Amino acid sequence: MWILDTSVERDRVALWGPGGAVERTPYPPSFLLTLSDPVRHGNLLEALGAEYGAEPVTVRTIHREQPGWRISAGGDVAAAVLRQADYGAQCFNVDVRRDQRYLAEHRLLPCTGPGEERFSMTLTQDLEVMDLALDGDPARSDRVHGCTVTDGGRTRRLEGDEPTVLGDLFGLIEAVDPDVVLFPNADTWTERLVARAEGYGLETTFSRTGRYVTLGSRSYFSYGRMYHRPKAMIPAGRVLIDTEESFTYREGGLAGVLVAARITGLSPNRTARVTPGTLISSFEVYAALARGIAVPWLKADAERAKTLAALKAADRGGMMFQPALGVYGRVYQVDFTSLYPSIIVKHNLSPETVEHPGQPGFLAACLRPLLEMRIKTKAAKKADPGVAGMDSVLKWMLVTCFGYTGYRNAKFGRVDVHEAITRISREALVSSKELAEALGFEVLHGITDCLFVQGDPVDRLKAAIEAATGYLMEVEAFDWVVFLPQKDGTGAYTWYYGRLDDGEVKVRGIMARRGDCPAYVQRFQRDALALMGRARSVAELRELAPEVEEVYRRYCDGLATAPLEDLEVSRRISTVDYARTCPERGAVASYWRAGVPVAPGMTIRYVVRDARAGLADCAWDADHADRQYYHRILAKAWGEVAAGLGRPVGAGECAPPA
DNA sequence: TAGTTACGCCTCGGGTG
DNA sequence: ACCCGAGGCGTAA
Repeated sequence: MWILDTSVERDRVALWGPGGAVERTPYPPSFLLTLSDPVRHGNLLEALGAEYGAEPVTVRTIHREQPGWRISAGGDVAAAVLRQADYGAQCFNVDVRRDQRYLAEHRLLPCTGPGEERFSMTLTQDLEVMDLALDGDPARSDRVHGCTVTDGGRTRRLEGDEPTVLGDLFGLIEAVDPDVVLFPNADTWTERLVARAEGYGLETTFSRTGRYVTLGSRSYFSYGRMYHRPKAMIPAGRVLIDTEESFTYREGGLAGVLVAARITGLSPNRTARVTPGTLISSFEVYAALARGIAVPWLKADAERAKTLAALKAADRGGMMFQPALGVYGRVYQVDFTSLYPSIIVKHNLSPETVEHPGQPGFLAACLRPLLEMRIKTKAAKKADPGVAGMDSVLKWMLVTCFGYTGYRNAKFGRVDVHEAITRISREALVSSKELAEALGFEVLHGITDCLFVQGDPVDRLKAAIEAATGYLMEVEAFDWVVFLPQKDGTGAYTWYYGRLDDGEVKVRGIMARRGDCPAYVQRFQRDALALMGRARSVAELRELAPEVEEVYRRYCDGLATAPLEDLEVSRRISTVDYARTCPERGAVASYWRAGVPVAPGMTIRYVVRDARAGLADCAWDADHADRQYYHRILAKAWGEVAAGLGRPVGAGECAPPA
């Protein structure tokens, strides 16, 4: 059966096919246990055996094989065992999704048909897909009065009072019986729709069983930053994707979600609701389970004791060369392709090979096919745009897999591996720079895995670096590129833009790239850069200066009457309890007044009413804007543009609105 | 259920002159 | 009036 969805129902795992076909198999929870001193813990073992069943087995980890037991119980018992054994015990396969484990142990994969491989990029199964959009703002709890439903090329409007619309909608879903529902803000809406429907005596039909698994909303802190995951209700048997919130969907579309589910072994419903970090982690977990390797729980070897000084000295990040600021004609950017994962594979890096370099490394072995698949999708997407989504998801998984090796809770991570990767990458970048200079190229800039160079022929440089390092490269050619200055007047590491030889203007770091930049300012900068993109040389760029300046003047004049929705700022907040006056504080207060709950890590949308006083209104209630505040942002965006026109600082400046 | 480091800007508000 | 640390948030890779 082509597996569309998987779910766990008490002691069973359910596998769902398209059209609602379902197979249920008993698969009660169990975990593996090893004891450092079985004699000392004889009583514990006896009690476990009597209560749940303890079957002697060999437990294989990436490090070793050792005798252990399979305990037929769940995570609560595992936690109790660890407490009682005074941490002389180790448990495995505890926090692994039971449906994923079932699939791995039976060599099954979601979204995969007969003859299709785990790393195949084709999707053969036809799925019934429904697009659903509800009228109104999900953040507010207004009644639902209408929605638009599209399926099989047919679009319908459902309208009326709430019971009518919901009754029609759930009836329609039942009648059409789609395999996939694409629904913007689904996870915000669903909880409320389920509650309302219940009040009207209606059955919700998102789930093919009528039941949902609820993921609670959470705020969590990770390395200096708050994150927030909204509450979600996951249906069974049908894939419901929140097209607004889902990272995997936004990056990869439906094809990206389905292929990511295939290679991670997670159900598409989960795949659509997790971060790329969880995707790569799940990918590794599936690979381990499929090889019969036990997945550690509460692992102890992530970080060996180290002095702070030693940590500081060893755990450095990527290499950066500070760029010479200014405008340059004919520049090549040469990038290593998936450098960090390539290093892992080439150097056989893995937690267990740090001490035993000779043996095959688990991490390297399980990443190799993923890396090979990425090389294929990257090549294929040019001819087949349908592959672009898959390629994007793979790219993110590979980017994230490096960070994951240094993550303290990673199942197959280890700080030494993290350090080895960054050390090798720094060596690769430095030696590439030296090689480029030896070949007569001028190196303008370098960041982690890429160099900006001037000189010719670049193909010769590419071939030389590839031969010397063993890592593949890609080249982009800029007709001109601008490295922007930072406050102190030196070159900024991560702010640049330029025109590629295909006419596209590539932009990094500047206002137009920032998620918190108001649409009005973003549009100004994009308009200006699009205009500059017509220039094929630095000289032509200079000639465009008056025209570009005119664009800025137009946007300055227009600011006084710009619609408020174009002035919306959207930012992720780290707290709801601010120590200082700032717009975020005002925005949180206005959300509170509107009765919309906010939590740390959430992204909020607001219009600044009075920056100095720290006043801001939630986006949908705003009726006034601090135009001077927005002028400052616009002027900053202009400064970035003007730097590319060779304008002196402050040139072409417009007066702020009164 | 949870990737990392390097690096920057803007603003507030207390300290100093 | 000015300096400067800290708070808060963002980007690139």
